[in-house]
Amino acid sequence: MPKDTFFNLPDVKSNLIILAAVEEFSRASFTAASINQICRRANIPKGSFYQYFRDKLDLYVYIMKLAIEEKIRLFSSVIDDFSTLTLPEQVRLLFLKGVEFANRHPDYAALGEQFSKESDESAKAAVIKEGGRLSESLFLQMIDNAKSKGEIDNRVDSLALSLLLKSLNSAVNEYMLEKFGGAGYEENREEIDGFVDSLLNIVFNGIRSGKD
Amino acid sequence: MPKDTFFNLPDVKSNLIILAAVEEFSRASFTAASINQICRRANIPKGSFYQYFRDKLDLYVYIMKLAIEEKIRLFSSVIDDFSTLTLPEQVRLLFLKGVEFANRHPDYAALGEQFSKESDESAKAAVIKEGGRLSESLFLQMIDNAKSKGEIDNRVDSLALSLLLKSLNSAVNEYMLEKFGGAGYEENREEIDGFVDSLLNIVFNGIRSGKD
DNA sequence: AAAGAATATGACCACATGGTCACATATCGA
DNA sequence: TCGATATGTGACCATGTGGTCATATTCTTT
Repeated sequence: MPKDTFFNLPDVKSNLIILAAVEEFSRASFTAASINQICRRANIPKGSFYQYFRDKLDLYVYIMKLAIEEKIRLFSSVIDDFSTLTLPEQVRLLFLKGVEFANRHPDYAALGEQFSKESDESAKAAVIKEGGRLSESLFLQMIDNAKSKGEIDNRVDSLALSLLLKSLNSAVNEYMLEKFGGAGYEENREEIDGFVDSLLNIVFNGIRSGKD
Repeated sequence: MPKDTFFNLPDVKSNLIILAAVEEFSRASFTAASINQICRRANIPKGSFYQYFRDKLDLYVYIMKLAIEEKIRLFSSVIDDFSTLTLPEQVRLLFLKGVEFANRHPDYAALGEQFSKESDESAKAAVIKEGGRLSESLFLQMIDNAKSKGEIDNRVDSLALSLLLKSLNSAVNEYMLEKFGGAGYEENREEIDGFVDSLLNIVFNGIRSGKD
């Protein structure tokens, strides 16, 4: 957690620091990201930085937590409705919300993309501990829930399916980021929806217990 | 390409350098990987290193090329039989060969894993240019081929499916690496086969033109 | 106005980085 | 044996890193 000094800062200043940090941690891994760079971008001296944060990890975890909280905020409204939906509908919603998140907060999405590639184990652990797996076990829960409701075949390997959905989800995000990179979500909503649907169609048209 | 000096080295020495480099580039990104570390591990002075390689990128590209060539070597035998197989069989073979590769060359596999996370664009481009996309467009070709043979429904989005297979492939590798990490391929062959099959079962039981 | 606490600041530290270069040592052909 | 050519080698360079700290400034309280 940042020191009190940081929270006493005027919002304009602290926001600038946050922005600079988000940009830097989106650009590079935890190790490769540079405090000097962040200070330069936020227009604060190095001495001040260490007045606000204990060390690099302190800042890193804080920034990640902000992004995670934002994502949870956007997703929570959707998850409330989950109980009334079938698994394919749930997954579809999750995917689309993911795309929406990436377009509403491209900076945070890039941050998440970078985090998924992070190789500094201790930094990763610190972030996860501080609040986020979110989608880690979510898919598994959804799948088992769907099984117990008889929505999908019991013989389907839950772990395999959840792994599939997880990797697919990140693939979709990566694809969207590459194709529309930051802008054009509203304009291309139809195309995006169609793409997601065609993906899910492949996956789900074989695992329903019932036939078409 | 390494300088002549490198190729004139006795095999024991050059192999030691290669080994040290593979280890270092598996551990860290291109930027984070350290020449000093490699020299230390290979027991050669820094001056000698630059007698062998133009710079860091030169070594990086060379090491990656070695791994790619090894992978191609293992895969090429399989690809020859492709024309006689259906798409699911092809994909299954590809997945299993991938797992086999990871177990025969865990060092190279780790290298590939690291490369897929590489964020230095110019380093990435240099590697790709020097010889490898391999599986980049392979899936797309296989899919279109299967379509023209009427194996899968023409309405299936080729790009979506190839994306799915690609991300699935990396998910399998990641999962295997995590679960059996380096050893135990032969002992767990049944379990691995079963896992791959259950994944592919999910995907393919919905995209065949014919019904069960 | 004075005293005391909270902040701001940049020079500085030890260390690591990729890369160079002058010089030492082998190797080889004549 | 001598000269030339190819190799080996580590001190050195400029630059960057995360982090510290003594000092200066500002704010708050009396």
